[in-house]
Amino acid sequence: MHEIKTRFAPSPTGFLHLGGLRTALYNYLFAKQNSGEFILRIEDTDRARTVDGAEENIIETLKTFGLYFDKGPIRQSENLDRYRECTQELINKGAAYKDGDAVRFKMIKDGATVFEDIIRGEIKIENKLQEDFVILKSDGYPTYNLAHLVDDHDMAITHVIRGEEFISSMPKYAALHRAFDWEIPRYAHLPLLLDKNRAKLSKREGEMSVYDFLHKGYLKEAIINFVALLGWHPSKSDKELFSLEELTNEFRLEHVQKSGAIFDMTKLDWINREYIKRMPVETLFERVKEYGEKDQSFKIGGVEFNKERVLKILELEKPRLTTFSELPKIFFMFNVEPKYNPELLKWKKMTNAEINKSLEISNNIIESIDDANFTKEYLEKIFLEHAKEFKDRGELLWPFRAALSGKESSPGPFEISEILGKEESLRRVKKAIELLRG
RNA sequence: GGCCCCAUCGUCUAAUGGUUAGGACAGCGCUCUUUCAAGGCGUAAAUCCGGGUUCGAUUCCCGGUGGGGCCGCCA
Repeated sequence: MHEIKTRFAPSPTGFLHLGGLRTALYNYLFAKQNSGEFILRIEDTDRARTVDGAEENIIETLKTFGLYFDKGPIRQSENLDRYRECTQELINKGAAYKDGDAVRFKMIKDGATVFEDIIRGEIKIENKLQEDFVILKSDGYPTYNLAHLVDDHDMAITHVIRGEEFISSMPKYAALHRAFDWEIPRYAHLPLLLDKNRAKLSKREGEMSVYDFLHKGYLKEAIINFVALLGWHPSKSDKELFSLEELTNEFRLEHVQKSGAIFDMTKLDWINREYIKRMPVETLFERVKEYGEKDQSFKIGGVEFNKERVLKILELEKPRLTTFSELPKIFFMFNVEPKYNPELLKWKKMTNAEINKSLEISNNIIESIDDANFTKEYLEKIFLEHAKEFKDRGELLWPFRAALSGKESSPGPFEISEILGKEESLRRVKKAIELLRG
């Protein structure tokens, strides 16, 4: 039995998008779980549509996700002689003919093409529907129809896993294989990824590239996990979180869904949150640092954070963090004295006098604690003791928290206070008292 | 228009002749609580329609309908 070989063969006409990543992933998984080979081939035969930087982006993105290819990148533009040779062979055999400066393949219109798709089963298409098609363009470059097939043959690709938009062209590929007298590979046509309007995702209409998702602060683990689930799910399990390694073991090409999938951003958000929650803060810190170095907005506020402080903030914000792009705002809160409407300081129906008294008490408590004891545990202990003097804890704690954060919602006051430190906490409480006096 | 593919909660999906049609996200409610999250508990929500086949259809067949794809010297 020969080794299984798959390939991912994008055209460098734009940055890699989610659909492409999924195709690459499925090809990778299928090859790896069968101890086979995964090849990257760049189909750059359309000179007009080739985009600068696209190839680099595709390669970099695959590597980011750990989808290492065993061979490649192999560029079709560097293999032109071979396509011309094959074209000539077909002309010699009478299977192709010149049409101006181009060459067309002569489609045999009899009968039907029947093939067994790994995902969809038997598919039958009448050959008479196909026209003679161009295999070599007038600029001397081959078309996709010829080039991909020649390469798949030369590279001994055993399984072609690609989008379903190629199904209707299968008679062309079957006829070409017959003309060359080549063995036809196995095919698996993947369902399309749809946008919210149920239309095929296209990179043309400003569709988000994988790079954009990374840039928005989604974790690569979450993205790949999410994309894997768009069209596949284990049949006897409710498991939803998979590492690449687990996917390699559990993925089944035959179980891939036949219908197109619309991707739901809120599910991606959830997966990302799950990964953040499970990540040790030390790791999270490293990842945030890596991300922050690429994102200028992290510099807002201009304060150098020491590791210990950032670690505390991350620990605190983990449960409510969806993507890293939210971090600058969060850091900003700890960084810069907040501006807010004094109304914010009001808990339920407190009067200004009551709020003022509450803040004065907070002020005094903080002053009474020395730097060495300025921890959230100790703060909580002392504050809760004083809170007993109020008819509702909130009367002490809400104004305090609002003064510290300047926000409607935030983590608890003790945690914030510990991170801010005694001096800054005091400053913010005093500021609130002033603000209240108007 | 022709051909091809597809059809389970709003979304991603499980169940391949026998289940109260399962899970997850989102929604909603309750709980916890100093706010927002997180957590816990709970709730609503689907087999596109019509015919067959069968003792029995989400599942098999046929026909509709709906959605998508292809019909390029794009891939």
